Amino acid sequence: MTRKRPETYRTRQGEDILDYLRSAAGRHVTIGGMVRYFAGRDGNIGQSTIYRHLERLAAEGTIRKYVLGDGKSACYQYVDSKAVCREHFHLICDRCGTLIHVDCDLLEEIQAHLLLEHKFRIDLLKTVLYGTCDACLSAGTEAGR
Amino acid sequence: MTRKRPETYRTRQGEDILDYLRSAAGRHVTIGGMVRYFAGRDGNIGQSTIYRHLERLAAEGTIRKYVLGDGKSACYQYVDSKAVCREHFHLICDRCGTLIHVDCDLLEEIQAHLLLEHKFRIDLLKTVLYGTCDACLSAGTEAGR
DNA sequence: TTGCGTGCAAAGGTTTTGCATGGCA
DNA sequence: TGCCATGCAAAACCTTTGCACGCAA
Repeated sequence: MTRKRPETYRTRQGEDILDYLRSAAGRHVTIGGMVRYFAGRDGNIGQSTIYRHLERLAAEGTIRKYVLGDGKSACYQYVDSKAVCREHFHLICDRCGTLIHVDCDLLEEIQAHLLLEHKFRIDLLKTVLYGTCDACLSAGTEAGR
Repeated sequence: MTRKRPETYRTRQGEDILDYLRSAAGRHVTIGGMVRYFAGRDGNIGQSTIYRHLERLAAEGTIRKYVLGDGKSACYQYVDSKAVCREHFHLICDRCGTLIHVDCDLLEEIQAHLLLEHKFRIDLLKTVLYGTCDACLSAGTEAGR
Protein backbone atom coordinates (compact mmCIF):
# COMPACT_ATOMS: atom_id res chain seq x y z
CA MET A 1 0.00 0.00 0.00
CA THR A 2 2.76 2.32 0.77
CA ARG A 3 5.08 1.81 -2.09
CA LYS A 4 5.68 -0.77 -4.69
CA ARG A 5 8.13 -3.33 -3.50
CA PRO A 6 9.62 -5.68 -6.07
CA GLU A 7 9.21 -9.30 -5.16
CA THR A 8 11.94 -10.46 -7.40
CA TYR A 9 14.86 -8.78 -8.96
CA ARG A 10 15.90 -9.27 -12.51
CA THR A 11 19.46 -10.40 -12.62
CA ARG A 12 21.92 -11.49 -15.21
CA GLN A 13 22.06 -14.96 -13.71
CA GLY A 14 18.34 -15.34 -13.83
CA GLU A 15 18.28 -14.31 -17.47
CA ASP A 16 21.10 -16.65 -18.38
CA ILE A 17 19.38 -19.57 -16.73
CA LEU A 18 16.13 -18.86 -18.48
CA ASP A 19 17.93 -18.46 -21.79
CA TYR A 20 19.59 -21.76 -21.33
CA LEU A 21 16.32 -23.46 -20.53
CA ARG A 22 14.61 -21.90 -23.52
CA SER A 23 17.41 -22.91 -25.82
CA ALA A 24 17.02 -26.44 -24.56
CA ALA A 25 13.26 -26.44 -24.95
CA GLY A 26 12.14 -29.80 -26.20
CA ARG A 27 14.95 -31.54 -24.47
CA HIS A 28 15.27 -32.18 -20.83
CA VAL A 29 18.14 -30.91 -18.82
CA THR A 30 19.51 -32.07 -15.56
CA ILE A 31 20.38 -29.77 -12.78
CA GLY A 32 23.83 -31.25 -12.64
CA GLY A 33 24.32 -30.50 -16.31
CA MET A 34 23.42 -26.90 -15.79
CA VAL A 35 25.72 -26.58 -12.86
CA ARG A 36 28.54 -27.91 -14.97
CA TYR A 37 27.56 -25.75 -17.92
CA PHE A 38 27.64 -22.55 -15.94
CA ALA A 39 30.57 -23.50 -13.81
CA GLY A 40 33.69 -22.74 -15.74
CA ARG A 41 32.58 -20.01 -18.04
CA ASP A 42 32.59 -16.29 -18.03
CA GLY A 43 29.30 -15.63 -16.40
CA ASN A 44 29.91 -18.17 -13.75
CA ILE A 45 26.84 -19.09 -11.77
CA GLY A 46 27.02 -20.81 -8.44
CA GLN A 47 25.14 -24.01 -7.97
CA SER A 48 22.99 -22.73 -5.19
CA THR A 49 21.82 -19.96 -7.47
CA ILE A 50 20.86 -22.53 -10.08
CA TYR A 51 19.05 -24.66 -7.58
CA ARG A 52 17.18 -21.68 -6.27
CA HIS A 53 16.14 -20.50 -9.72
CA LEU A 54 14.99 -23.89 -10.92
CA GLU A 55 12.98 -24.38 -7.81
CA ARG A 56 11.25 -21.07 -8.28
CA LEU A 57 10.63 -21.56 -11.98
CA ALA A 58 9.22 -25.01 -11.39
CA ALA A 59 6.90 -23.69 -8.72
CA GLU A 60 5.73 -20.98 -11.12
CA GLY A 61 5.12 -23.51 -13.85
CA THR A 62 7.60 -21.95 -16.20
CA ILE A 63 9.55 -25.14 -16.29
CA ARG A 64 8.59 -28.67 -15.52
CA LYS A 65 10.36 -30.96 -13.17
CA TYR A 66 10.62 -34.64 -13.92
CA VAL A 67 11.97 -37.30 -11.70
CA LEU A 68 13.35 -40.21 -13.55
CA GLY A 69 12.46 -43.66 -12.41
CA ASP A 70 15.55 -44.29 -10.41
CA GLY A 71 14.85 -41.23 -8.38
CA LYS A 72 18.37 -40.04 -8.83
CA SER A 73 18.22 -37.55 -11.58
CA ALA A 74 15.77 -34.73 -11.52
CA CYS A 75 15.19 -33.27 -14.95
CA TYR A 76 13.74 -29.97 -15.96
CA GLN A 77 12.23 -28.79 -19.16
CA TYR A 78 11.10 -25.41 -20.32
CA VAL A 79 7.38 -25.30 -20.85
CA ASP A 80 6.53 -22.89 -23.56
CA SER A 81 2.90 -23.66 -23.92
CA LYS A 82 1.85 -24.74 -20.52
CA ALA A 83 -1.68 -25.35 -21.67
CA VAL A 84 -0.60 -27.89 -24.22
CA CYS A 85 1.64 -29.83 -21.93
CA ARG A 86 -1.14 -30.09 -19.45
CA GLU A 87 -3.10 -32.06 -21.95
CA HIS A 88 -0.91 -34.86 -22.98
CA PHE A 89 1.12 -37.66 -21.61
CA HIS A 90 4.83 -37.83 -21.32
CA LEU A 91 6.86 -40.89 -21.95
CA ILE A 92 10.38 -41.44 -20.85
CA CYS A 93 12.60 -44.08 -22.25
CA ASP A 94 14.39 -45.69 -19.40
CA ARG A 95 17.26 -46.65 -21.65
CA CYS A 96 18.14 -43.36 -23.26
CA GLY A 97 16.13 -40.94 -21.17
CA THR A 98 14.36 -39.35 -24.11
CA LEU A 99 11.26 -37.42 -23.22
CA ILE A 100 8.38 -37.90 -25.60
CA HIS A 101 5.23 -35.86 -25.74
CA VAL A 102 2.20 -37.82 -26.78
CA ASP A 103 -0.95 -36.11 -27.79
CA CYS A 104 -3.59 -38.60 -28.63
CA ASP A 105 -7.30 -39.00 -28.32
CA LEU A 106 -7.02 -42.37 -26.75
CA LEU A 107 -5.04 -40.89 -23.95
CA GLU A 108 -7.72 -38.36 -23.29
CA GLU A 109 -10.07 -41.25 -22.94
CA ILE A 110 -7.93 -42.60 -20.19
CA GLN A 111 -8.30 -39.49 -18.16
CA ALA A 112 -12.04 -39.54 -18.53
CA HIS A 113 -12.19 -43.22 -17.78
CA LEU A 114 -10.05 -42.98 -14.69
CA LEU A 115 -12.11 -40.14 -13.39
CA LEU A 116 -15.46 -41.71 -14.08
CA GLU A 117 -14.82 -45.34 -13.35
CA HIS A 118 -12.04 -45.15 -10.84
CA LYS A 119 -12.64 -41.76 -9.33
CA PHE A 120 -9.09 -40.78 -9.87
CA ARG A 121 -8.10 -37.50 -11.38
CA ILE A 122 -4.77 -37.92 -13.02
CA ASP A 123 -2.28 -35.10 -12.93
CA LEU A 124 -0.60 -34.96 -16.29
CA LEU A 125 2.00 -32.55 -15.10
CA LYS A 126 3.35 -35.07 -12.67
CA THR A 127 2.74 -38.28 -14.48
CA VAL A 128 5.33 -39.85 -16.68
CA LEU A 129 5.02 -43.21 -18.35
CA TYR A 130 8.16 -45.29 -18.37
CA GLY A 131 9.19 -47.75 -20.97
CA THR A 132 11.35 -48.23 -24.00
CA CYS A 133 11.32 -45.99 -27.03
CA ASP A 134 11.37 -46.93 -30.67
CA ALA A 135 15.05 -46.28 -31.17
CA CYS A 136 16.06 -48.30 -28.17
CA LEU A 137 13.67 -51.08 -29.07
CA SER A 138 15.30 -51.46 -32.46
CA ALA A 139 18.80 -50.83 -31.30
CA GLY A 140 19.03 -52.85 -28.17
CA THR A 141 16.88 -55.78 -29.02
CA GLU A 142 18.90 -57.91 -26.71
CA ALA A 143 20.31 -55.24 -24.49
CA GLY A 144 17.63 -55.62 -21.90
CA ARG A 145 19.13 -55.60 -18.54
CA MET B 1 18.35 -78.15 -14.24
CA THR B 2 19.45 -79.40 -10.91
CA ARG B 3 18.20 -77.21 -8.16
CA LYS B 4 21.19 -77.74 -6.00
CA ARG B 5 22.83 -74.42 -5.65
CA PRO B 6 20.85 -71.90 -3.72
CA GLU B 7 21.04 -68.49 -5.25
CA THR B 8 20.02 -66.82 -2.08
CA TYR B 9 20.28 -67.68 1.51
CA ARG B 10 17.45 -67.35 3.91
CA THR B 11 18.51 -65.14 6.74
CA ARG B 12 16.93 -63.62 9.76
CA GLN B 13 17.44 -60.15 8.39
CA GLY B 14 15.80 -61.00 5.13
CA GLU B 15 12.81 -62.43 6.95
CA ASP B 16 12.49 -59.47 9.24
CA ILE B 17 12.57 -57.08 6.34
CA LEU B 18 9.95 -59.01 4.46
CA ASP B 19 7.79 -59.24 7.56
CA TYR B 20 8.00 -55.54 8.01
CA LEU B 21 7.03 -54.91 4.42
CA ARG B 22 4.13 -57.30 4.60
CA SER B 23 2.88 -55.76 7.79
CA ALA B 24 2.97 -52.40 6.07
CA ALA B 25 1.18 -53.63 2.96
CA GLY B 26 -1.20 -51.00 1.76
CA ARG B 27 0.91 -48.23 3.09
CA HIS B 28 4.10 -46.98 1.62
CA VAL B 29 7.30 -47.11 3.51
CA THR B 30 10.46 -45.17 2.97
CA ILE B 31 13.84 -46.69 3.04
CA GLY B 32 14.92 -44.15 5.61
CA GLY B 33 12.05 -45.16 7.84
CA MET B 34 13.09 -48.78 7.68
CA VAL B 35 16.66 -47.96 8.46
CA ARG B 36 15.53 -46.08 11.51
CA TYR B 37 13.09 -48.81 12.48
CA PHE B 38 15.72 -51.52 12.44
CA ALA B 39 18.50 -49.40 13.78
CA GLY B 40 18.20 -49.34 17.52
CA ARG B 41 16.46 -52.57 18.24
CA ASP B 42 17.43 -56.06 19.12
CA GLY B 43 17.76 -57.55 15.70
CA ASN B 44 19.68 -54.63 14.46
CA ILE B 45 19.99 -54.49 10.69
CA GLY B 46 22.58 -52.39 8.96
CA GLN B 47 21.45 -49.92 6.40
CA SER B 48 23.38 -51.46 3.58
CA THR B 49 21.59 -54.72 4.22
CA ILE B 50 18.27 -52.96 3.98
CA TYR B 51 19.24 -51.21 0.78
CA ARG B 52 20.43 -54.44 -0.72
CA HIS B 53 17.30 -56.32 0.20
CA LEU B 54 14.94 -53.67 -1.05
CA GLU B 55 16.82 -53.45 -4.29
CA ARG B 56 16.58 -57.16 -4.80
CA LEU B 57 12.94 -57.39 -3.82
CA ALA B 58 12.07 -54.53 -6.11
CA ALA B 59 13.92 -56.18 -8.97
CA GLU B 60 12.04 -59.40 -8.32
CA GLY B 61 8.76 -57.57 -8.25
CA THR B 62 7.98 -58.56 -4.69
CA ILE B 63 7.84 -54.95 -3.74
CA ARG B 64 7.37 -51.90 -5.84
CA LYS B 65 9.51 -48.84 -5.83
CA TYR B 66 8.11 -45.49 -6.64
CA VAL B 67 9.19 -41.95 -6.28
CA LEU B 68 6.86 -39.33 -5.00
CA GLY B 69 6.44 -36.09 -6.80
CA ASP B 70 9.13 -34.14 -5.09
CA GLY B 71 11.70 -36.68 -6.09
CA LYS B 72 13.10 -36.79 -2.63
CA SER B 73 11.49 -39.78 -1.14
CA ALA B 74 11.80 -43.19 -2.67
CA CYS B 75 9.02 -45.37 -1.36
CA TYR B 76 8.45 -49.07 -1.39
CA GLN B 77 5.34 -51.10 -1.05
CA TYR B 78 4.70 -54.76 -0.74
CA VAL B 79 2.92 -56.27 -3.72
CA ASP B 80 0.93 -59.41 -3.04
CA SER B 81 0.34 -60.78 -6.47
CA LYS B 82 3.24 -60.17 -8.75
CA ALA B 83 1.65 -61.69 -11.79
CA VAL B 84 -1.30 -59.40 -11.54
CA CYS B 85 0.74 -56.36 -10.82
CA ARG B 86 2.66 -56.75 -14.00
CA GLU B 87 -0.51 -56.37 -15.92
CA HIS B 88 -2.12 -53.30 -14.61
CA PHE B 89 -1.47 -49.70 -13.87
CA HIS B 90 -0.73 -48.17 -10.55
CA LEU B 91 -2.02 -44.89 -9.35
CA ILE B 92 -0.66 -42.88 -6.53
CA CYS B 93 -2.51 -40.13 -4.85
CA ASP B 94 -0.12 -37.30 -4.33
CA ARG B 95 -2.08 -36.09 -1.36
CA CYS B 96 -2.35 -39.14 0.82
CA GLY B 97 0.14 -41.41 -0.88
CA THR B 98 -2.30 -44.25 -1.37
CA LEU B 99 -1.34 -46.78 -3.98
CA ILE B 100 -4.19 -47.99 -6.15
CA HIS B 101 -4.14 -50.94 -8.49
CA VAL B 102 -6.19 -50.59 -11.61
CA ASP B 103 -7.00 -53.56 -13.75
CA CYS B 104 -9.02 -52.59 -16.73
CA ASP B 105 -9.41 -53.52 -20.36
CA LEU B 106 -9.06 -49.97 -21.51
CA LEU B 107 -5.62 -49.86 -20.04
CA GLU B 108 -4.55 -52.86 -22.00
CA GLU B 109 -5.67 -51.03 -25.07
CA ILE B 110 -3.36 -48.25 -24.17
CA GLN B 111 -0.38 -50.52 -24.05
CA ALA B 112 -1.19 -51.88 -27.43
CA HIS B 113 -1.83 -48.45 -28.79
CA LEU B 114 1.39 -47.00 -27.49
CA LEU B 115 3.32 -49.87 -28.94
CA LEU B 116 1.67 -49.84 -32.34
CA GLU B 117 1.12 -46.16 -32.91
CA HIS B 118 3.89 -44.63 -30.91
CA LYS B 119 6.40 -47.44 -30.90
CA PHE B 120 6.76 -47.22 -27.19
CA ARG B 121 6.70 -50.25 -24.97
CA ILE B 122 5.48 -49.17 -21.63
CA ASP B 123 6.88 -50.79 -18.53
CA LEU B 124 4.05 -51.27 -16.10
CA LEU B 125 6.32 -52.17 -13.25
CA LYS B 126 7.96 -48.80 -13.39
CA THR B 127 5.09 -46.62 -14.39
CA VAL B 128 2.97 -44.89 -11.85
CA LEU B 129 0.23 -42.45 -12.61
CA TYR B 130 -0.01 -39.51 -10.26
CA GLY B 131 -3.12 -37.69 -9.36
CA THR B 132 -5.77 -37.35 -6.74
CA CYS B 133 -7.81 -40.21 -5.36
CA ASP B 134 -11.49 -40.37 -4.64
CA ALA B 135 -11.18 -39.77 -0.95
CA CYS B 136 -8.96 -36.76 -1.39
CA LEU B 137 -11.16 -35.42 -4.15
CA SER B 138 -14.14 -35.55 -1.87
CA ALA B 139 -12.24 -34.31 1.09
CA GLY B 140 -11.62 -31.70 -1.20
CA THR B 141 -10.03 -28.46 -1.61
CA GLU B 142 -7.74 -27.68 -4.45
CA ALA B 143 -4.82 -27.38 -2.18
CA GLY B 144 -2.56 -29.07 -4.66
CA ARG B 145 -0.53 -27.22 -7.20
C1' DT C 1 33.41 -76.09 3.73
C1' DT C 2 31.75 -72.69 0.44
C1' DG C 3 30.55 -68.34 -0.67
C1' DC C 4 26.52 -65.37 0.03
C1' DG C 5 24.86 -62.18 3.61
C1' DT C 6 25.87 -58.78 7.02
C1' DG C 7 27.56 -54.64 9.37
C1' DC C 8 30.42 -50.92 9.77
C1' DA C 9 32.42 -47.11 7.93
C1' DA C 10 33.99 -44.56 4.21
C1' DA C 11 33.14 -42.89 -0.22
C1' DG C 12 30.12 -40.60 -3.78
C1' DG C 13 26.63 -37.89 -5.16
C1' DT C 14 22.93 -34.52 -4.73
C1' DT C 15 20.49 -30.79 -2.52
C1' DT C 16 20.13 -27.40 1.17
C1' DT C 17 21.77 -23.85 4.20
C1' DG C 18 24.57 -20.01 6.52
C1' DC C 19 26.59 -15.87 5.83
C1' DA C 20 29.05 -12.01 3.90
C1' DT C 21 29.00 -9.49 -0.30
C1' DG C 22 27.03 -7.91 -4.69
C1' DG C 23 23.72 -5.61 -7.42
C1' DC C 24 18.78 -4.33 -8.87
C1' DA C 25 15.24 -1.05 -8.30
C1' DT D 1 19.44 3.05 0.17
C1' DG D 2 16.82 -1.18 1.15
C1' DC D 3 16.75 -5.86 0.22
C1' DC D 4 16.78 -9.63 -2.58
C1' DA D 5 20.21 -12.34 -5.17
C1' DT D 6 24.60 -14.48 -5.40
C1' DG D 7 28.71 -17.46 -4.33
C1' DC D 8 31.33 -20.13 -1.70
C1' DA D 9 31.78 -23.66 1.35
C1' DA D 10 29.98 -26.47 4.78
C1' DA D 11 26.32 -29.15 6.17
C1' DA D 12 22.75 -32.34 5.57
C1' DC D 13 21.05 -36.21 3.14
C1' DC D 14 20.75 -40.26 0.46
C1' DT D 15 22.80 -44.26 -1.63
C1' DT D 16 26.62 -47.17 -2.89
C1' DT D 17 30.84 -49.67 -2.05
C1' DG D 18 34.94 -52.11 0.19
C1' DC D 19 36.15 -55.40 3.31
C1' DA D 20 36.42 -58.75 6.98
C1' DC D 21 33.64 -61.77 9.49
C1' DG D 22 29.32 -64.50 10.26
C1' DC D 23 26.29 -67.93 8.99
C1' DA D 24 23.04 -70.77 5.89
C1' DA D 25 23.15 -74.80 3.23
